[in-house]
Amino acid sequence: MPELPEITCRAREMKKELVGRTITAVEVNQPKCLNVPVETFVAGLVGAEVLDVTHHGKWLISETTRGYFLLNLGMGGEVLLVPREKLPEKWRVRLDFADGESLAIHFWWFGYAHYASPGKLGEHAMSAALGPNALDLPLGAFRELLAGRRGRIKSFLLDQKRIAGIGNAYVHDILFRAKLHPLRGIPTLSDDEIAALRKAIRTEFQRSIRKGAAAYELDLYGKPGRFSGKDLLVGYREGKPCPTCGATIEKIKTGSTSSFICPTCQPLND
DNA sequence: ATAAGTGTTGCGCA
DNA sequence: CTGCGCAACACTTA
Repeated sequence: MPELPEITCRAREMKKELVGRTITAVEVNQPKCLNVPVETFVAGLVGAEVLDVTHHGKWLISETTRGYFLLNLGMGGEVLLVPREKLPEKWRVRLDFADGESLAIHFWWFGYAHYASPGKLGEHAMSAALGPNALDLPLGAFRELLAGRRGRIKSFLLDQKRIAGIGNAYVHDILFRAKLHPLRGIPTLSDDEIAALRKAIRTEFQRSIRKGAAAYELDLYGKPGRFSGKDLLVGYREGKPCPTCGATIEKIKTGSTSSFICPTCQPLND
């Protein structure tokens, strides 16, 4: 589950390594993950020099002299920079560089590798529709986003059109840190709770980024991150004691996803 | 071994 | 507007 911490780290690594390199060949193993025909994708990127790598929410965005290369790893995957003769067994898309190294991209489910023409990033519907990055929100702007919303707080946090980067793995600990039940209605949140929620997002994500993000994902060089299960407070810890009060952590159904909560620290008292 | 569960996203429908 | 179920189809766990 690459979420904002993983994508932030990956974008940093890619920027450091790829800016200035020229793409000499592009191979696609799974055309269905593209947004354009394979020929368009390949013709668009071959000969391109990488100018910058950024991210918006869970999208990795590489700007090149010939257009944009956009990547969404879906429910998990790797972006590996390797010598051409040391390619991993599996990859769905591969970019070859002039210096003999390749970027081998593999995602095991629901990923996207997209292309947008120069200056046309705004026409890429999936990334253009995203809300602001979750770590790029002053408190006032965060309050503005929540003002007038009527849904439940977890649905809001996972809605990339509202706020970009939070997924169902980190959201458990974010809500726990803010002492909020996932099903709390947005209109019931106090000013203090909203401030605590924003702080929880920052604390949680910054801790993970500082450790190189999730241990179940690999970095550009094939090394796992150092943010592991031991760093989780309540997420995926069903039946274990709450680190704050000792109550038993519960797994509950919240819509179509599951949530892990401490029933004492995160009461639902709408 | 077979099947259910799962980190994402967009869509259609109530 | 919001919730919810579904579909995309790979891999792990029960």
